[in-house]
Amino acid sequence: MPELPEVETTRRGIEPYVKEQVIVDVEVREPRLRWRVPAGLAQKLKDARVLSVERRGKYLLLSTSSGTLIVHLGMSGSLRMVTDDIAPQSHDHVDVSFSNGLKLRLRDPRRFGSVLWTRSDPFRHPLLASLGPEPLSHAFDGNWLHETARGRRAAVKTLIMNSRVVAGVGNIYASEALFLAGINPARSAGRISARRFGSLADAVKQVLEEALVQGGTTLRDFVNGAGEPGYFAQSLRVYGREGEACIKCGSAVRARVLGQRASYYCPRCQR
DNA sequence: AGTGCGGCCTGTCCGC
DNA sequence: TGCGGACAGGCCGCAC
Repeated sequence: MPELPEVETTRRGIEPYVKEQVIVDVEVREPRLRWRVPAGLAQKLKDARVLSVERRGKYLLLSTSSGTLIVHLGMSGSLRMVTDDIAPQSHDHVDVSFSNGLKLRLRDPRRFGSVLWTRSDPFRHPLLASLGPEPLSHAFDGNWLHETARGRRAAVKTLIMNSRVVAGVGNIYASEALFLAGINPARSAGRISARRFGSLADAVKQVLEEALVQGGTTLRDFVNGAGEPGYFAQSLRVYGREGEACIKCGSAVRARVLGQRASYYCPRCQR
């Protein structure tokens, strides 16, 4: 499911309901996620107060007075606030119950998501420590991309989907940003000028910010903390539009697989 | 070091 | 209507 805008939409949606709340219970119905959910979470988190709800790349960090819960939504995960009387359905794997009577419920049919736990600095957790800059931060710009791409022959789309290069750009927004920047997704990363990388960095930021305003993209599973879909799907310029007319030039949008992922582009506008 | 794959899962859709 | 296969918003871990 979720790329950065969806994760951030989720973060914003749940924060008001969980921040400052005290955890009264954690129920794990299915621990077999991407990594096994650590045992004894209820004991670890009982009576802990939620201090903050942050995001790093596509990871959500619930920092508490006892430690930090690190949540990743994988391909099909969603988090929502539910009241006590809403019975869990299949694929509702984890509930975190708060003293205000609400529960934070993780649903993840494909179970590519994860729920991790650390008592130390979550940003130094092995899975987070090597993440590249946040795409919406000043650290991410054309110069960073240009330097990172030096000597690399891999496709530029693969490069910007590499979380060590930039954190949180997934398959949809990579295609969208490359379209905006006019760069062919298969172009070798090391053969792109600094100037064009400047356009690409700007395009990444623009696309992510637009999607954020719309509450993210719902293709299938994604819902925000209140169970509502995002509306950016209707604004997608090339993703999923194979054979349709390019919105700029009218050429047929093409699809091809790069790095095992479907990629959409206009063969005329993107070189 | 960088690159390209296999694999982890379930659900859905398409063609036969 | 049933069935096999492809595909889906992520990304680690491994072989080369």
